[in-house]
Amino acid sequence: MLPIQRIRDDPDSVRDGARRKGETAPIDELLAVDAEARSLRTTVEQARAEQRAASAAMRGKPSDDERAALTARKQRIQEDEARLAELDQRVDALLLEVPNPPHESVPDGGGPEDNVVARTWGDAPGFGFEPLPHYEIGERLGVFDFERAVKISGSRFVVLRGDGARLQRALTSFMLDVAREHGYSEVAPPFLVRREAMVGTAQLPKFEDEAYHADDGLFLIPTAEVPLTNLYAGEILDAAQLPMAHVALTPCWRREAGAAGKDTRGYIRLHQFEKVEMVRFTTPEASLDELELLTSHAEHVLQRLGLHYRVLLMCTGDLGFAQWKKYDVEVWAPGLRQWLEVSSCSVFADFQARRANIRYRSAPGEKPRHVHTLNGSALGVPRTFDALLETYQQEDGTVVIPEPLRGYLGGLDRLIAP
RNA sequence: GGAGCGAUCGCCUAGUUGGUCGAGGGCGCCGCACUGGAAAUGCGGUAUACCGGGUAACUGGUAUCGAGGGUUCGAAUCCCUCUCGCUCCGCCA
Repeated sequence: MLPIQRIRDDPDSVRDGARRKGETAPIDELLAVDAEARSLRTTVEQARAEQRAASAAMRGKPSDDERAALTARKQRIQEDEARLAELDQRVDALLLEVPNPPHESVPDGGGPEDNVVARTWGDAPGFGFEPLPHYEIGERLGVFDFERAVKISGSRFVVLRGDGARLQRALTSFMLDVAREHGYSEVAPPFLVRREAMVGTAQLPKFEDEAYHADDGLFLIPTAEVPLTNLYAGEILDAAQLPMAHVALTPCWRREAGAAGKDTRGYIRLHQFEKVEMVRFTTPEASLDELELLTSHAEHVLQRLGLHYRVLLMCTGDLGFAQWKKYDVEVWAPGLRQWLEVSSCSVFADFQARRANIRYRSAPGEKPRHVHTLNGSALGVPRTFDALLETYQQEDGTVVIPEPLRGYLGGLDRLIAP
């Protein structure tokens, strides 16, 4: 959320920020309601001051006629207060719907075609045969069981089996360990969160239909970003603690995955998937550099696994509602012959920190300031899994397991059909 | 799920016959004094948000004692609802 002061002072830049993202911001309505609230606030506060003074003056000696006058004014004040409360609520609600304007270093653009390739790592693997897509490899190896997943849960779910299930577990352990090497402290958070937590990271109120929720009002997390970022909601951190870095492995639940109608085949777009997520809390001065660092941490996982990838600087049109600047990391899937997004590394400036009220004190006695928040996947598990199968597939149908994962699998070096 | 107790300023805590309470004390923190320096001690300061005035230091006002609502001229103090925490019981992995 943006400070109302900024919208009052410079509504054009905020409007323009929304436009560059291809979104709209209710700026005019916001300013109108705000102006009305402000003038009414002056009236109410003045009336209240008078009422308090009069009330204090007659302390202890209540006289009936005086009291009648005060009672009458009380009525009027209460009516104005009610209206003011309503206006304030509308201002707050509108503020939550104003998107974060992009950082100036973000290229303008309307969609994927305008994203800029920042760098590419490694080379596409070559094959002496026709490489297969992961779902064919996996089905032959008994790794995926899509049919039974449908029976249990419907479409957009998958069952992993045997060494496939083990490989995924190995992969997630490996990812967590790499993050730990980079200084992230591991967290095992709740997977169900309150509404306020979802508002804090800006999944709500705008994207309510994309989330699963339980009948007691809790939401299933769409990403570990939600519990991790909200870990320090309402708190004032010490400058000495910053930057703070956490990582978590969680399942992620997303409703929208089914609606898009694309990537219907394979282990790519599911209602439930696992993801290792990194979150960083930093000072405003450091946050842009921290985005580079965070992104490098995501890349590192792919480098260690020897997977070909590229990093995209996302254009304004591909930025999310809350994002200030974002890199996507895409891994090459040689069987599918396409790039798969496995990480999205974003910096939010103080947009989330304002919503969740996360602050820090730069020195004792200083006023608290909002932190900057960042997050990025390291990595999304299914697509990394896919790239692994496709990259390391052999002509005989087996899949060689890359060296760094073997230790997690009791030395297993190859997936073989049972 | 049942019963009881509780939620006050960064932390601990005083305050519950309604007014002198935005709120006292201790700790912590900041400044000053003392010191060669430090400790100890002494003195002073030390919440946040919003509205208005001022280039600014600052200043006038309002709100905030878990959250929301009510009673009252006036509520940290009374009433209602909710949330959270603790203790005991039940249930359960």
